[in-house]
Amino acid sequence: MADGKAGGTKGGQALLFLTDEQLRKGIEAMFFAYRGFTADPDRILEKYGYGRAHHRALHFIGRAPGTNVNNLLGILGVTKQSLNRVLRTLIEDGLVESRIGVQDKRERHLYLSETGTALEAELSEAQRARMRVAYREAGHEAVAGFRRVLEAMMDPDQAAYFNAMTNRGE
Amino acid sequence: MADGKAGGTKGGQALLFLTDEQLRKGIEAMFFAYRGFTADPDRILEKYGYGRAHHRALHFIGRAPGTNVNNLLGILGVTKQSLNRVLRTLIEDGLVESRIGVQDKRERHLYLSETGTALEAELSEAQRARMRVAYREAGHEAVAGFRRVLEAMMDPDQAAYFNAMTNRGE
DNA sequence: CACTTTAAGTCAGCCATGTTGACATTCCAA
DNA sequence: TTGGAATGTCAACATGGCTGACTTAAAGTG
Repeated sequence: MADGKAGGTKGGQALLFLTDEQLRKGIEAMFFAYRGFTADPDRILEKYGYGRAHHRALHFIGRAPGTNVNNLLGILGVTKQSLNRVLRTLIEDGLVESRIGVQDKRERHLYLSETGTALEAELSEAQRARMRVAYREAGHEAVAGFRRVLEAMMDPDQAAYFNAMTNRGE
Repeated sequence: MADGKAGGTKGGQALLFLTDEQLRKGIEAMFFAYRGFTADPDRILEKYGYGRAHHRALHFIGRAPGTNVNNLLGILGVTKQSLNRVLRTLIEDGLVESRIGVQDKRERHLYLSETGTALEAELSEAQRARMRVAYREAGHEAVAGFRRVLEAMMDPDQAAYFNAMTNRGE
């Protein structure tokens, strides 16, 4: 492990010899890329006085309309107090609607309002635009590889949420 | 842009048709993967009472020993006040050494001490281990694609730092 | 030499977002 | 009917961003 080399096989793939240096470059690539990844939404959010936490909530509510708070907590991996603070401002500002559950009245089902949908779309389009450019520059096969590595990097329970995410369209 | 499809060519690659849904999955993959990416170091840092900001400083000082504060500010993209707070504790705790420049005595050159090197190694190994597993699971070609997409996702000035990073070993 | 600029550090204060812990309310389900 | 789950809320605190103002020392420049 400490000798700077590692080999392995999987599914008939050729042996992979990875130096610590190659791994480090991957780590740094993640660091710098994630900054680029969040830069555009951050600029938009600033205009409205929101932060990344608001973006995440808007994204996943938009993604799974009618989701309840507990489910959102699992996806976002924060405490309910943290999420609640964000959710409260979004509801107060009329971006998110919280509807009491029909079957289970303890649950609140979350939906984006018209303005919430609009902001989510603005944020999402900015982020998709960057992703689109990166995908085009990198090419078709690179995209598949990108996704495979990212999935393998997730914690298993996180990956479960990821795969449970609406798979329509793919 | 809003019709959910986008095509493009680059360097003789086949046309890429990307639905908004595919782009969204990429966005979510980044979100979940980055969480996995930081999870192991975060657990280690907690033991020592440090945060992610300390990790980043340790990483890049270890990466470019003798770097000065200004350079580090550019890499990390934070204010000097933010960096200074982190750096001060690392110096007080004896993990980082700050040496006055020889040619330019205004500059401070930063080095990891023995204990600093040890902690950096512990953090780095944890992160490399996850990267190694992900790389092996995804396979050789996936790794190349992963790196290509990440590079294309960076802001240009960030990419410059990334490429200027010591390229030894690759 | 005098002046300006640069590198670094510091202080004070603000904000966003994470955490714990304690507690109230509602209400399903055994 | 009672226990526990889901939700919401309050208080308090930590981390790590930020701005603005200011100092010190050294380097560069007319």
